[in-house]
Amino acid sequence: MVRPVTLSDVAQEAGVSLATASRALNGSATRTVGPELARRVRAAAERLRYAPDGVAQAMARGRTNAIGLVVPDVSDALFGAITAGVSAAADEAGLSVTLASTRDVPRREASVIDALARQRVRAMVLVGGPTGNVEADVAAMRAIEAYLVGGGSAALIGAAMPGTSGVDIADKRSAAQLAMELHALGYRRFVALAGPDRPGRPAERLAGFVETVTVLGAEVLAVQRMTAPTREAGHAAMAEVIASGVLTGGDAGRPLVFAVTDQAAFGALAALRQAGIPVPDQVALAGFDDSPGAAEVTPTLTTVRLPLVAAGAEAVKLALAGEAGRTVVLDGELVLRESTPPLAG
Amino acid sequence: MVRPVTLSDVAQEAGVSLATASRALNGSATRTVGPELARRVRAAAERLRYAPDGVAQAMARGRTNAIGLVVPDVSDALFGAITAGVSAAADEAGLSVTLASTRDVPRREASVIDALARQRVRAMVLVGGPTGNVEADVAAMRAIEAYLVGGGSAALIGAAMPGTSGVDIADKRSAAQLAMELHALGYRRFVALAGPDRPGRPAERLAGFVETVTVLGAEVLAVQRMTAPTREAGHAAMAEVIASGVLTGGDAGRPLVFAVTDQAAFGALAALRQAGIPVPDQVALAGFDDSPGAAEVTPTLTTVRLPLVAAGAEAVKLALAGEAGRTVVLDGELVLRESTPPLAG
DNA sequence: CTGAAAGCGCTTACAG
DNA sequence: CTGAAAGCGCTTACAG
Repeated sequence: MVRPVTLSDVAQEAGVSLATASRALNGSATRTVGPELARRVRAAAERLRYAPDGVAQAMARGRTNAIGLVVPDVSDALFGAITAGVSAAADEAGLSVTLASTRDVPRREASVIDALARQRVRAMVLVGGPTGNVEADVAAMRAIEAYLVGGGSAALIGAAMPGTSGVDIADKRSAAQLAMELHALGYRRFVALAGPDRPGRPAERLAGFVETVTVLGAEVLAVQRMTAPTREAGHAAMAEVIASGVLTGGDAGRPLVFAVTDQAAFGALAALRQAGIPVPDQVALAGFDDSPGAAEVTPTLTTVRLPLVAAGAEAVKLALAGEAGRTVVLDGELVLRESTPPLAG
Repeated sequence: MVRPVTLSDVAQEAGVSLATASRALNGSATRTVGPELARRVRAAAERLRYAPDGVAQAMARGRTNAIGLVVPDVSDALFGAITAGVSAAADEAGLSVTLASTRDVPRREASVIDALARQRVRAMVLVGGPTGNVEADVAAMRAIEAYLVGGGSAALIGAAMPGTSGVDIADKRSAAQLAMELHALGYRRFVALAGPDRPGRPAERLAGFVETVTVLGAEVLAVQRMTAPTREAGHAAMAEVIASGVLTGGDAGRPLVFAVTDQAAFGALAALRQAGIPVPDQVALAGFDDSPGAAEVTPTLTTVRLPLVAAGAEAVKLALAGEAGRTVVLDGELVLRESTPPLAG
């Protein structure tokens, strides 16, 4: 444990002033250093293995090179992908990322934002909209506002707020695209496994899918609500649909079940299997999210991949640009797999 | 955008000196402030909405409150779980985490470590051992050493290095445990889908499994090498095993295929299905990792869950403790699922 | 218990 | 082009 070498050491070693050493090493737009001195300084720095102190630089410059990222849970695959995008964009911009996880505790959100603000991060990327806990959400909004007022800038992913920009994923349009594609594959009879009847991504997906299917003149056999878009609920919902008999009634071609999340689709798949209904031979199945596992189940699951990495990267750019009020909307990407084979014409 | 309020503002507002304001707000072990003044300072801080500048504090104190985390790829589920553990442990200790991803580029490792060192992170947690790129690995080692010499402390996950502590996962022992459990379930004939013949986790798992099975007096029908422990290689390896006929020869009970990774097991499952061999009715199957998807496939996959979150948390503690030369070894956790039902008898 | 002052390691107007 | 000096916002010996 030795005393780290400072810029003063370098200046002394090179026989120049502190100012010249600083300018030679870390540049300056306005000032330039004579080639001979510059060379001497660089040589001295090399000899001494000088590395600038980032904290001191931040202090002197009045700004850090960090961007703050707030996620509800890093270990979730969705947020992991977003984090990857943020990380890539950040270090392309020469910035580091300070990660803060609320660990799905709404009350932590405001304090986490405050902490990032105190650390003077240059910009913030916030993932995940309102938690539903009004008190916590208001506190979070206040914290963001305080940060913005203090000169910070923020971008939100999957939410919106005045004074910020954001990126969002086009759930509805992507679901509509999925519906069109499935129609083109020959499917004409659909069942939807829907989320609870309230606003949110699942609702958007349902709307995009059902509206499109209807416009195309296909038939919606049933819309079965789930209490939550989980595997268990998907299983239960599918079981109810099977029991209702709507799947077996028709003669107008193979029905297709659209679940608003892959998790629900996994549950539905299990229910179908337990009922002895072969997928996709008798009933086809599609999900949404491209969760890990969608490529592993049998049959592999047709779904919509969310452009999460791109969303993270885009959010960094928006936050850095600092202009408020812009929202970038990204489309999902269709992933056609075995669970929805083309129907013979 | 207003000028942020500083401690001087608070001191002035409270009518005390800078020093007193500092001591009243951010405490001091040695100094104590009169209750009346302390109250006045706190009131002033509240009124002005003062929040200390973290950068300035770090500068003055000579150390930051950040811990640096280096991972090969944040979006990978394994590293996501580790990151979650690190994050939780960090903010339990009142520290923030600065995330750096090498994005699987070996050459980036050293530069990422240097960057973290320049930012004066208090401790570093490094995930992932040697990349195989000797030059890059040496550079990374040098960077870590430089950081340590400068007073930093680091903990490694899944690797070891003098001057650091680390946490490791007991692949071999966990695989042995898995073998014992499967034996207890009644399995006596095993096939292993092994990784390439070189040191590493897959090799440890193979060794633990095969040695235990052998000691228990069970039969190893075949050890099939894969070029890499991937889904594709697992598929190919399984196909070869099927073609070899070892699975069908016996009459001494149902064979069980152990793949050294879940990914390989997924591939094997597909190959078995294509060959018309029902799993688990005719052949049982087990993997390792508890990858996302292991709970989604049919049948759900028996595997070993890695204590990744715990590993991340443990690493933070080790790094903070600062004593070098300790390695904490964590066992995996058996996850018995449908692919390995107990055998009657 | 309280305060004036130095200092953390840089950057950057301000003068030469 | 180069340098002496102030300043970034705190903390903390050092004196009262």
